[in-house]
Amino acid sequence: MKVDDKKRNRYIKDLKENCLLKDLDQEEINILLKEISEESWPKNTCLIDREKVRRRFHFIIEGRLKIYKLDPLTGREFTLFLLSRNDVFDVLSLLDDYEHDVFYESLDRVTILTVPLEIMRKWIEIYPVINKNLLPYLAVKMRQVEEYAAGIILTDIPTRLAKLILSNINSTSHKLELINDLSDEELAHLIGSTRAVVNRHLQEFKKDGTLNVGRKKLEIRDLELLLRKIEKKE
Amino acid sequence: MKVDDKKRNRYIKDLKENCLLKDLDQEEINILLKEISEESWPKNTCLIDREKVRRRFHFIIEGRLKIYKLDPLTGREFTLFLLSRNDVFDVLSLLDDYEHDVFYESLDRVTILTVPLEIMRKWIEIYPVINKNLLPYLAVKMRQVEEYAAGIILTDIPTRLAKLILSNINSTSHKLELINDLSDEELAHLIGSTRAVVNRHLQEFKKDGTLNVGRKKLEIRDLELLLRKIEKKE
DNA sequence: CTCGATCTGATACCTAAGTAGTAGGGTCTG
DNA sequence: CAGACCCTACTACTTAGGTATCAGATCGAG
Repeated sequence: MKVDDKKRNRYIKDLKENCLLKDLDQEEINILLKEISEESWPKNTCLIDREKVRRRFHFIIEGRLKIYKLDPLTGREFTLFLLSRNDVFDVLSLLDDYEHDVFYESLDRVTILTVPLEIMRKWIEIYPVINKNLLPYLAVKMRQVEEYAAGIILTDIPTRLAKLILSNINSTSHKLELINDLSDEELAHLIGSTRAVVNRHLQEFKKDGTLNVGRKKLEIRDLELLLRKIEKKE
Repeated sequence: MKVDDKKRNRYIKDLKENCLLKDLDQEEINILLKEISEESWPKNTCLIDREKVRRRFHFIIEGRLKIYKLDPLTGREFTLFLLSRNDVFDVLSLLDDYEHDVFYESLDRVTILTVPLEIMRKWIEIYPVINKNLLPYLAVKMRQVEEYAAGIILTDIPTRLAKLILSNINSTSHKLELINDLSDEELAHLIGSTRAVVNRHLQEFKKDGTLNVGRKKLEIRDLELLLRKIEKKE
């Protein structure tokens, strides 16, 4: 087996798992593959090159990438989406031609498969399965942002922090994942707060035995306690 | 012309203007009309009957309707979308089968045309034009919620209030519309704040000559001033 | 016209969260 | 292993926004 064939098989596997493409059959995937190319970005790279995001559509194969808003005045930042394997971006660029006023930054080394936007749009028309996946995908994202906004207004920071942690527990391993190795700052961005405040509350969670907190290391120590923190607010 | 024909023609006109159906031709509209029925809700009616919203899809013909989140504990409320003529709801019910955790309430007497959800979903498949309108429509809503969340985190209340007002100026008449007759409470819900706080800032806007404020009456007095309020924060 | 409901305008108070600053580990790199 | 840099932990301070309450308007139903 040639190296190229090996790669090709990896790509096929990757695409078949992707949230939008998963229901395509082998034949169709093969066709798509012709237009797709691989790309990698190093850790903590900010994609200032907006053009690239506007003109191509990306499937994430590996690594985490955040989509965030930035207040140019205060420099304050907050994360809208934390994307990882099998996710895509930027879905908004598929839907219309207006600018999406956000930034993109890799949190790990990120590997993606990428295709020209126009082609992806055409695929959606040609293969109804993609459109069928697209709609519920949009629903998920929509709900997510709605909950986000609701949380900010209705919920205090300790609760939001607890919810963030709870929603990132792997259902099989019961371990914290995806956010367990982030700095306090990144955690803050995920709940719309600031480094200092998040740390303040993490200290409390640590003191009362809910969490183990280390340098870029979060661990749940007492799940019951954590659950109680959000329940008593509900 | 019979009364029924008159109504029928009104419906046709209504549907042809609707954000999702606008690009259908006469023939197609006629087909759709067979499945559609009219309904009216009085002012300030809360649609607690979630079933109805989950099983039918609605086109707004007249009146304003808000989609809002509610914190059952504090009773605090905040408006996600303020819908009016030519808008639809609930678009999320089209996309998947999960519950949409929101409430609906009419702000005026609201008239809608309504169709079973299943049929609307089928139409989207049958008439590609609808799907073509649906995607950019979703983009608009998505951006709106994203901006909403961003605003809450990054922007103080006077600025959000000013932005709310600015974004509701009719482009031709230059008059405030859609929110000009709301109570302070409803305004508060629209920016994720509370009655008292909104009033506090409205008083200032009034004092410095930006607005005329009356009982359920908002008027812009000095547009320049209003603009400056959001610019200096940007 | 009157009564009750609703909305406004104003006061005073409280608190969570943002800000600033600082000291001390850790980690990485040359 | 030295220095730079990044993270964390903690303290002290400020403040915008939420809460509570009340009195006076305004409205509308009967």
